[in-house]
Amino acid sequence: MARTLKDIASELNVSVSTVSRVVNNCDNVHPKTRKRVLGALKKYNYIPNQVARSLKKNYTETIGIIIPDISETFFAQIIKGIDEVLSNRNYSIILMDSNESPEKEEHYLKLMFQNRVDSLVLATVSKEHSALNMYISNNIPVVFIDNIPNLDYDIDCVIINNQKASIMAVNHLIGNGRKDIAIITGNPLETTGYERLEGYKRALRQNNIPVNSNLIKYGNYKEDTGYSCMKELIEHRAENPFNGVYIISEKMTYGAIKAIREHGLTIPEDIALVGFDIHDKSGLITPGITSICQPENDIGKIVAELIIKRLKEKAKSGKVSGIRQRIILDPILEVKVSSQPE
Amino acid sequence: MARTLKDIASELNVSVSTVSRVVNNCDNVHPKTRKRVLGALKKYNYIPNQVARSLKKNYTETIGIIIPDISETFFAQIIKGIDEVLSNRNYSIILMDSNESPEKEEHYLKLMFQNRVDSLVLATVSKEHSALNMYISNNIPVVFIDNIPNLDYDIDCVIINNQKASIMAVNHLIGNGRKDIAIITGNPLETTGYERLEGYKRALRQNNIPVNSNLIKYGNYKEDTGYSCMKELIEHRAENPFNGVYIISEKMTYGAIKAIREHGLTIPEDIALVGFDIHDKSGLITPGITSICQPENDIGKIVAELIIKRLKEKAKSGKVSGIRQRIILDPILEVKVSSQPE
DNA sequence: TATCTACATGCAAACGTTTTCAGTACCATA
DNA sequence: TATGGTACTGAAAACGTTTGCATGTAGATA
Repeated sequence: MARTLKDIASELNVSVSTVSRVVNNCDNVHPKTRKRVLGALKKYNYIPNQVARSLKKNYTETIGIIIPDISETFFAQIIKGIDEVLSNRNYSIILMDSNESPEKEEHYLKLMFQNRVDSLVLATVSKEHSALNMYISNNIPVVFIDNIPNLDYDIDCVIINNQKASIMAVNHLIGNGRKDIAIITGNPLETTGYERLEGYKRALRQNNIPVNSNLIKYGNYKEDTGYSCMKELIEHRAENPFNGVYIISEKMTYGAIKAIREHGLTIPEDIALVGFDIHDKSGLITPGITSICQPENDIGKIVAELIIKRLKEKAKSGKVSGIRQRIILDPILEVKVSSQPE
Repeated sequence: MARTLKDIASELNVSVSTVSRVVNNCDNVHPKTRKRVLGALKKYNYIPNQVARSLKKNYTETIGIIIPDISETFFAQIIKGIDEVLSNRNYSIILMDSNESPEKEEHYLKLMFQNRVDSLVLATVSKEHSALNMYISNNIPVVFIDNIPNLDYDIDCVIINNQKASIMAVNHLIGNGRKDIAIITGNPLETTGYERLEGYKRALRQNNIPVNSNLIKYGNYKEDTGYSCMKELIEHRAENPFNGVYIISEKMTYGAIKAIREHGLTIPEDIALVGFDIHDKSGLITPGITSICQPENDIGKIVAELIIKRLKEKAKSGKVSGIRQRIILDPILEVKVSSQPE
């Protein structure tokens, strides 16, 4: 089985260049020659060696994705969106799952660079982003999703309007007659956690409801902290009563519901609840959970388009030029039963 | 910013070979030289070019994974398992999502080969596997998961004992007092669908219950067919009564539950139900769904270990030798409420 | 001191492509 | 027939590594 251009070339007594030109559909090769070569390519089932090609052309047609947890539907759907757009253009995706670990993330940043990905999509879990310097200084476009780090240079990112998400959630609860609304949020030092908390406060103020700091609990996005935060809230219910709660991550929402049930309280009668990123298309969870949702598929597609744009720029001018973009999408409020009036 | 071995070498007035030897930790380089080189590598933050390395060494330290749907927890968890093992060894994963399309799968098989992955993990959705020939004839180890194709040569695969899974499910229902048990299965021309159906029949026979072909429905693993199959079953309930059902995929289980609810029937009182691959760690679905579960994380790890083994063989003898393995794991029955006695 | 060994280093080829450059052959035009 | 242009082809360098081989040098031994 012939494997390389050289094999095909010597088989046909033509030069490697000619075969290469046929493979790449260049002009200036005689129709007759082209036909012969195409025949041989098919006969030997030739498939080009992308590794050699990449070395020569100085790009790999590969993009890297580093995310904290592929088993979260949110990230899986984003990847599907990216894949949809990129696979048509023969790009391949190298995927790494940092498992919420900053150390692993840093290791993967190096490994991705070593693989010379053309571009990187990053949902960071780290506070420290010096490893990104090699991407920046080598003109490799980076796109952030989900969480934006605090950097002193501009970056591309595709996120949702987190303040707006909270405002929608809180206004919805207020509209359904709840005034005492608790929040379980994330780390306020990260943009995601910060913005969602800010939106919550803004919505309360706009409705002339005082912000009660005892009703603000900080978790880490994972299920157990959702559980413990809700437990605390319930146990101090006498001093700090509340009849609505807004939880800013999928897993924390699950934990919180568990805690509410364990305390024998009912949703929405005792506590009206709005969650985040709840995917229950088949309506199996009862009561149905009202939730802020993100347009994952759109995010993925937009990320892919942005990357393509950046790579085109780079191909043209040699640099990633253009002003970096913060693309901010609108969240969606999916209303179900968990937030209904008493 | 120096980028290549050459840059570092000329900076220090040593040869490229010497720098390469330091990078790769070879012996026979003078401690003093090594120190100088290490200093420069650090100073310039050198990261080797995997593309060039791959071309020379004829392997890429890359493995390909093609699956039908990354948003299914089952596949996501397998990938996490593979990643856990492989990332320690500096392997990278190239992921492609065939989106249940045989055409896309075939395209991806070519693209993966073009990328010269060292090994391939495939959850196939196709009946046609000629595209695999290039892997076989080029000695690239392939591991099947989830579904085994009918090939005339031996293949490596890691799956669960599907007959046993069905036997566990059906015996459980019988033990809980159900005798008239329906099944919603997959395409019996695929091993997965076939084996799960066979197990169902065997379990009934072992319990001296006649197999009623009117209680066997064939879906395609997706939600809507679960729904329609269950609807059919319910509508012919007068002629073919049943009080238990076993459904062999996650999404079909959801669809079936939806249909049962729409008909005003209750689980488990009217119909006791055992599903498949239901991941509801937080117990949000009520009633809790009894389900056959697969040890995804183990599957992933075993797949990774198998690949490593094959690649070692290949490195030694130049061929993927050794007898191909069918590694068959035990399914797990997670008992919750949906299958309880009346 | 002469010889031998072991260590340290560099040279150059090779991996499979792409692409520039130069060259050849052919055809049309004047 | 001479001239010019066009269409086609091939040689060779380059991409950034690894590695076999040759070479050189230093220390040890006789």
